[in-house]
Amino acid sequence: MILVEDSKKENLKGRGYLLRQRSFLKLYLLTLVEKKKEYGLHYQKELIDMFKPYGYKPTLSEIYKSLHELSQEGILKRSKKIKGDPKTDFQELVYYQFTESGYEKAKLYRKQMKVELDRCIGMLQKAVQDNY
Amino acid sequence: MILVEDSKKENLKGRGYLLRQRSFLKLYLLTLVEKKKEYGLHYQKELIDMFKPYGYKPTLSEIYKSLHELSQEGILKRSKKIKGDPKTDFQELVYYQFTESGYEKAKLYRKQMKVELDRCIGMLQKAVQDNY
DNA sequence: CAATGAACATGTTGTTCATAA
DNA sequence: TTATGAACAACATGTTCATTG
Repeated sequence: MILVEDSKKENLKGRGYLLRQRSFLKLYLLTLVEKKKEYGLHYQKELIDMFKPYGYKPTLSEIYKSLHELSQEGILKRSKKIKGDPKTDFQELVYYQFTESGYEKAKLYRKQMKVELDRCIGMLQKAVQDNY
Repeated sequence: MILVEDSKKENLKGRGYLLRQRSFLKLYLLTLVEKKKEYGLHYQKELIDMFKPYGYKPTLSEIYKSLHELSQEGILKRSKKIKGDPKTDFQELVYYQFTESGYEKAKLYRKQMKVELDRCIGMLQKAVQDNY
């Protein structure tokens, strides 16, 4: 019980400095999966595109690890399917979607992440005020 | 030449995600040293106090490493002195202050850090917009 | 005990490799 | 080549230890 609580806090806050990349990606992936059931590589391309103005290019490995974590936490579930026309294309991809209980869990995660995001924005804005 | 440029960019941006803690601390330490010549442990206490509302507690080891880096980069210089009354107190502390060329270098560093801070704030605000 | 700094250990992220279709 | 995932390497940060006065 206590361990679960602690690990969750750790997951979000880390060491008290800024948000870890993994948490950041998990938040985005929840939103993207909710919007459209897709597969790992697709989400990476989408995210790189979204963050082009910021020069942030999440690696494929981080995307996969994030999706795997969300699956292990019972928020997302996987389903393997063929991408295009099954007659010409045989590549089996791993699509992600919410589990039944996933929505509730995701809602909680989002809520906690909002607090974290606000905290981080606050810290960075403070840094601008303090140093400029 | 190229190596210097590269290492500086790396120093600031890291991997394209958020600002590394070390860079964040170095920026603050430049400001604190400029305000008052002090020693490592003092700066740690000061920073922990400043960030109390955000729950961020930089470790002593990170403070020292940051100060050492700023010294190696020729921005700060060290001077050993006794803290209180030399008759009763013999603890030798390491105080930091700017070198002659340090001000110019610091100005450049700050300038680059401002860009980085704005980028990070932008990314986090985008995350709020995109996910909430 | 306060202060410094190095050594060591862990955590986090990135790169490379193996496999499959 | 696209896609997945594991193994491995590198980097960033935190904890512990030694030393000094």
